[in-house]
Amino acid sequence: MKTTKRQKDIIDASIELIAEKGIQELTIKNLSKKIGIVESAIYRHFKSKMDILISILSLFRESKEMMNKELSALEADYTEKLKQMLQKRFTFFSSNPAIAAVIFSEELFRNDRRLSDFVYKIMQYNQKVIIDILENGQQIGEFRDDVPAKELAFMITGALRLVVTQWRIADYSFDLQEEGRRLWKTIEILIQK
Amino acid sequence: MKTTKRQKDIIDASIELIAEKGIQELTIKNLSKKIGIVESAIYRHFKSKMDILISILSLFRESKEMMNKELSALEADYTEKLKQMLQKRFTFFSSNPAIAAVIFSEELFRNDRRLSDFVYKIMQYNQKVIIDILENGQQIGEFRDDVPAKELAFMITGALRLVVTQWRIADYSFDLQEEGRRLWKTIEILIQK
DNA sequence: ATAATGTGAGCGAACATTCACACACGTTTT
DNA sequence: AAAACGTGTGTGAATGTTCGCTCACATTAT
Repeated sequence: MKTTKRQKDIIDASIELIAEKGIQELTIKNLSKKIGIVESAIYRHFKSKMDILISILSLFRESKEMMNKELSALEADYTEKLKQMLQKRFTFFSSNPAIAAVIFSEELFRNDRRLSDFVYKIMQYNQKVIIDILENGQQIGEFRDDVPAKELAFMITGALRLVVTQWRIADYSFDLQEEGRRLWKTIEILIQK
Repeated sequence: MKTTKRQKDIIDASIELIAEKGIQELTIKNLSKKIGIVESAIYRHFKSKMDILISILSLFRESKEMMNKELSALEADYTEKLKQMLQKRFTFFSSNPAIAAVIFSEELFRNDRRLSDFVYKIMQYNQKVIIDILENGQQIGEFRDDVPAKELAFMITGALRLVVTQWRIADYSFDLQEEGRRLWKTIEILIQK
């Protein structure tokens, strides 16, 4: 079930649409207009609109998994690992703003279990990765252990989400990576023993 | 322009609808069904659906302002002020889950400037209040000042939002206030000098 | 009697989706 | 080589649904 060229076109166009004007602009009509075919032709390549969204999310999950493989192969201390991870995520969102729009709109998916499960799982997974790094770092005495890793992770993930969200609301008007670097500086200090 | 009894009914019903099944369920049809009148009757009391949403947000803003008046009247150190503030917000969301659904769905309002501005301003205001407390506390040496207040605020607000969001996604299945208390314990330790 | 409120029918737009049909190919059959 | 056929892709019209909203008319409250 590999994706055909046309399917890739559709996914790309979808991502562009979402990045430009938000997920609400992703309609079959807009999509077909953007590609230059008629609405019904979309259905030659995807069973439903939801399938398109799922494909986008899968794409994200894949790149997420790759990110994490690189991360665990990394020979470095946990501080460095955490830093790399956050940096990678900021870089990713920076060049894929549409994904952020999809990932962070849980509310829109409330009526569709398939989608909301998908989003929720990605969210849980991300958090778990951070918690693991933190706990490992705590155990070997690299991070402070007077606060639970779970709450720390909440603050880190929460801050990341908030920064990205504001970046989108502000129409990408500031440098997300730069803001990410600033955030990291603070996190780094806070988690130190 | 005070709100009539019927207007209050409508707002209450809206909030209930949103709390139950998310903002997507807030339609004029569902609303009228819930109240027990016919769809068109809604328009005797509100000019448009957007006006209903604006009213809900106004309600939130008012209670927010009241919260803050209480807070600044409080004779206490900044740690206590911050604690009170977070606690109040968790308590508020705990008994008004619908507001969280509205406040945290920026994506849905992207195509409506009136609404998105409203939400954005509330968000900015909240953040400013926290930053102020943090900065004041830093100046008198109550909080650590080796990290910028802005980034700290990002982490605090972000964590709050994330916890509330997960609580909603998980269908209110855990005790939000309890989780809030846990989060505070961590924040308190982190900001200490 | 007047104003406030409710009713029921309906409008226009947006939306995802379906369907019968057409055309361009490459492959297979005669 | 010509005819038949399958497959992938696109077209245009149509369907069914939902939505916010309007309007002429009726009922109720003051």
